[in-house]
Formats: sequence, C-alpha cells, structure tokens
Amino acid sequence: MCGRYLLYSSTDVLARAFGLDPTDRPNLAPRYNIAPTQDVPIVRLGEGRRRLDRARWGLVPSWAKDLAIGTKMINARSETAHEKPAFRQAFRARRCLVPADGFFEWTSENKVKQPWLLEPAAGGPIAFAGLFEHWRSPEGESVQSCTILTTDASADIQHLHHRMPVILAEASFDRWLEATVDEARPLLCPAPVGTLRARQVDRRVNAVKYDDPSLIEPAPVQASLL
DNA sequence: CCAGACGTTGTT
DNA sequence: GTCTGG
DNA sequence: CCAGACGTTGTT
DNA sequence: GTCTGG
Repeated sequence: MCGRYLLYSSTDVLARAFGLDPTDRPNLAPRYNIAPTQDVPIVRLGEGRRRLDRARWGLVPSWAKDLAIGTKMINARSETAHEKPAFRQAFRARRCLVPADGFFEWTSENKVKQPWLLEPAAGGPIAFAGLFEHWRSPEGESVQSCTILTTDASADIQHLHHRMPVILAEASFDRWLEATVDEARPLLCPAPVGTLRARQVDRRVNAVKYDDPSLIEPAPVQASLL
C-alpha cells in the first residue's frame, strides 16, 4: 500500500515531468515524510490544462459529516474503487496524479518496525494514480482531499508488501485524467519490474515529526554489530 | 421501513 | 447521497 | 503508514 | 485493543 511518501523535486522539475502550465509555479517545500491528513500537491485538469493543486491526503466523501473519515480513505483499491460509494463519483469525474519521489514500506521483526524507501530506479519524480473530492463542512468550510490507488505489488517489491501504489507512466497521464472509466481502468496495474529499487532507511521515518533529507541518507552501520 | 455504513491493510 | 442489513 | 492516547473536574 | 492525529 502507500501510507507515507516523499516529494522533494523542485517546481521546475515537476513542471517538466507533469507538463504543467509554465505560469503554474507554487513554492513547494521539499518533503521527506508526508503523512495522511497533510496537504499534498496534486496534478489535475483545469481549464484544459494540467494544474498543480492542493489536497488533504485522505479522501473525504462529499456526504461525510466530518473530516475524520479521511484517515480511513488514504488508499483506494484500484480493482473496486470505481464502484465503491466513497470513491466512485471521484473515479468518474475527479481523477488526478499525485507527484512523488518515492514512498515508504515497513517490515516488522521482533516488534521493531523498519522502514524501507522505494524510489524510482530511473530517477524521479513519479506519478501515483489518484482521485480527489470536494467537501463542505456544516459550517461552510471547504476542503479538497485526495486518495492514492493501490494494486498488486510487482515482483521486485513483493518481499516487502503485496500491495503498492499505482504508478503511471507519462504516456498514460492524459488517459488517466480524461478518459472514460472503462478506458482508464486498464491503466491501474503494477509498475513494470525494475521501476523501483528498495533500501532500508532511518527508523526516525516512523515518527511523522521528522521530515528532512537525513532520513533517507544511507543507514549507518549498526554499532551493535562491531 | 429505518439505522448505519460508506475503507484498506494485515493478521488470525 | 446511496447501499446494506435487520 | 506509525505513534500516542485512551478521562473528568476544577483551577489557572 | 482501538481510535485519533499527523
């Protein structure tokens, strides 16, 4: 699945990779530990162009009574999202790309949770397939939110998990953003073997309060082994 | 009919 | 809002 | 996803 | 054990 990710590419790099309007250059702080409920950049169609927008990670359906439901909607199964009450309207009309430079998965041994970084072997950034939704609170507060679609893990990362985020190739962006449901669904499949490489990273990643480049520097040799 | 869920993952 | 379960 | 809270009353 | 917050 995908419950924590990174996005540190510059706005210029994102603009080139995602074909954004040249005037669309918001300042983005580099992020090394993005967690659910936080605001993240998404790429969506607006006025015929691909625009960077912001959305709270964890989709809040339009009928929700409060924001809390979003914490349960950080991922959507790509096999069923088009028919689920929480996601199907977004699947029909509000698909997006979620830019990333990698994501984290965890292994657990003797109750020690060890994070791994999965990053694009060819260099980033990459595009997760996403959905977004608009919600208005009883008090009139307006919130845009999003979710990341998941699929079976490709062979190269199955030793870490059996699900992974859907990663779209650039050639698929237009179809994902614009095509019909039936045309878009076949795009939701595991990334080709070799797309990602995995390496252990600092366990500080577990705590969302840490968010800096040192989190993904190569792990130091364990002193206890010397 | 009304009430309550609406989700994913992993583990048992 | 819409579906499921009782 | 993981970490941290999980509660009330009264007082500052 | 389960929920909430980030």
